Amino acid sequence: MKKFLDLISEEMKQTFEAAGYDRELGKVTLSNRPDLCEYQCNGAMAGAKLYKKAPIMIANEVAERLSGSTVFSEVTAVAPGFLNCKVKESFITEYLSGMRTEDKFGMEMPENPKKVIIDYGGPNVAKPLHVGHLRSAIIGESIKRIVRYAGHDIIGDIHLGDWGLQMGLIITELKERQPDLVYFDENYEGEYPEEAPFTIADLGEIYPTASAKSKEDEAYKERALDATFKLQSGVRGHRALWKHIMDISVPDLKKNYANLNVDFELWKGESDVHDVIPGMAEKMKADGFAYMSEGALVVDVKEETDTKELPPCMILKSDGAALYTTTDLATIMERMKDYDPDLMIYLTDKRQALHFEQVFRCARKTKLVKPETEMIHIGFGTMNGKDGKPFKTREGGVMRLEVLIKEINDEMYRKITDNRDVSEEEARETASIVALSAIKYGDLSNQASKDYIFDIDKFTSFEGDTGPYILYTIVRIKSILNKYKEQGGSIAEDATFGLAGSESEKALMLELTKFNAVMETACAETAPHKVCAYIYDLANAFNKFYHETKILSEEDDAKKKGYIALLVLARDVLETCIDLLGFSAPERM
RNA sequence: GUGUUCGUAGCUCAGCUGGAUAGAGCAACGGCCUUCUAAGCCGUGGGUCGGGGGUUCGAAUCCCUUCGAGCACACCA
Repeated sequence: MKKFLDLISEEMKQTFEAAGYDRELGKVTLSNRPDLCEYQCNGAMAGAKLYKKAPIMIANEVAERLSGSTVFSEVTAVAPGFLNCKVKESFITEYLSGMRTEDKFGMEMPENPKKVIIDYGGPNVAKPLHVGHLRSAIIGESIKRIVRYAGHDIIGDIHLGDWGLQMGLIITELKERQPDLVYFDENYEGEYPEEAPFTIADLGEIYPTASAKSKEDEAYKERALDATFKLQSGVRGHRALWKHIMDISVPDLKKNYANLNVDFELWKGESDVHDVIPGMAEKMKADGFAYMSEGALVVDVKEETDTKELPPCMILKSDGAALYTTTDLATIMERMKDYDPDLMIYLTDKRQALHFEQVFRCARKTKLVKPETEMIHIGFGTMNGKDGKPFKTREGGVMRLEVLIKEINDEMYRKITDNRDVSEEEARETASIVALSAIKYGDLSNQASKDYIFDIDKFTSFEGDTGPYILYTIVRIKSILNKYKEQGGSIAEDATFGLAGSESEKALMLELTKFNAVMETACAETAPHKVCAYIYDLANAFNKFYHETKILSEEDDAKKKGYIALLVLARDVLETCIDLLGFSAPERM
C-alpha cells in the first residue's frame, strides 16, 4: 500500500498537471494549522514566480478542479496562496480497511533488501553493566528491530570488549592478590583447573580497583600493559585466566541483557579477530598503505580536502600489541568475508566519532570493504545527571544497571499496589513490564545524538509523555475489547470500519494512516524517537476519542462495529510500535 | 589551537529537506470520577527560537558573523 500522504499528493499533483502546471507543485503535507484544515499544499506559492501569476489565482484554479474529488471533501484557496484540504471520510475508511487486512499494515517492502550488521552493546567483560551501557543496548536493539521490520536483513553483534587493556588489568590485579596461582607459573605445563579462582562478584570489584591503581601507579600500569601483551601473544596461563573470565562473565551478561529484552544474534568479541590481525597488518604493509612511524604501524587517512588535522590510523602499537582500531578493522575484514554486508552500523558513545571516521577511512583506503559498502557510526550522547554532568549516584559512583532497574521496579510495584487490588505475583510482573517501558521510552524519545538528562524522579513519576502512558492507553483499549468479548461480541467478525462520526474519531483515524510513513522515516534515519513521537500522538488521539465516546454502550450497531475496528487497529499499531522500541504491554495495570 | 555537536517556555525536550498564530511533558493555577482503568481528559498563565547581519514574497529552519557551552584530537576502549 502506498503511503497515505503519497496518495493524496498524487490526487493534488494530477490536478496541478491538468491545470497546466508542474505536477511536482502538488505535494501535500500535514497541516500546521489543524484549526483550519487537515492537510495543506503550498505549491501555488512556489509556482507563482515560475508562471508569473498571483499564487492565489493558481490556488483557486486547482481548488476548483478538485470540487468533485474522491479524495478531498474540501479544498479551499486561502491568501496568499495556501490550499487547505480536508480528506473524505470514505477515503480514510477504505485506507484503514486496507491497513487491517494487509501484512504490516500495508507497509511496502524494499525491492532490494539490504544486508546489515549492527554493532551495539559493546560491554566489556568483567565489568558490571552500568547506566552507561543502557543507551547502546536500548537504541541499538530498537534500530535493529525497526530496520528488520522495514524489510531488511539485519543481524546484531554485541562486539564484546574482551581483548584490551582491561583484561590485562584484571590479570595483573589477580596476580597481586594471588601470586602463587598456577597460572602465573611460567614453567607449569599441566592442565589448568576447570574452576575459576574468582566469582562474578569478585570480578565486579577487581576491575575498578585495578583501573584506579593503574591511574596512580605507573609501574602497575606497566605490568598491566605487559599482561595484556602476554595475553595477546598467547602465554598459556594468561589465556587460561582469560577463558575463566569469559566463562563467568558471558552468562551473566546474557542474563542482564535478557532482562532488558535485548538480544544479539552474534556474541563476537575483539578476541575473535586476534588470529587474523598479523595477516591484516602484513597485507597493509605489503600493499604500501601501512608504514612505521615512531615505532608504531600506521596508515595515513588524511585527505586533500580536509580542513582539520586527522591523525593517522594506528594499526599496531610500538610494543606490537593490537588496539581498539586494530580489532575494529579486523572485524570489518571478517564481516566482509562472512556476511558481505551492504551496510555496517556502529552504535557507540558519540565521543568515538573521530575513531570511527579513522577506521572507516582506513577500511576504504586499504580496500577491506567494497567501494559500495556503507559504514555509519551513530554516536549517542552522554547520560548526564540533573546537574548536567555525567551521571553519578549520590555517593559519586557509577550506578549499576541492576540497582537502577530495581529502584524503578520497586516504585512501580508500590504504585500498582496503591492503585489496585492485585496479587503479589501479578503486581511484580506488571511492575517489571511497566518499569522497562519507562526506562526505554525515556531514553528512546530523546534524539540519540543528544546528551540527555537521566532523571530518576522523572522515570518514576510517569505522567505525560512516558512509556507508562503509552502502556496505559493500550491497556485501556484491551480492557474495552475484553469487555466486548465478554458481552458476546466477536472481534474478528464484527470489526468493520465505518465513516468517522466525530472530529476526535477522524483525528484518530488520520493518525493511524501515518503508520507506514513514520516507519519508513524511522528506518531511513535510524531514528527510534520518531516512533516514540508517533505513538505519543496516537495515544493522545485515542485518549481524546475515548473520553468523548461511549463505545460499548453505543446503540447504533454499525457505529459500534466501526469503533471496535478502530480500537483493534489502534491496539495493533501501538503494540507493534512498542515491540519495535523493545518493550511490551501488560494485560492490566 | 584544529575539528565537532549544540544553544527554543522556570525545567526536560520536539519542530529544522523554509510557509499561516513556534509545540509537548514537567512544575504552577482552575475544572472533570454513582457511567468502558483519573497512570486519564479539558482549560489558564508562561517565548524578541543566544546576539547581529544576509538570502527570500516568507526564516527557529538556509548562509555569514559573533557570544556561550559540551566533546574529541596516534600508542585507553
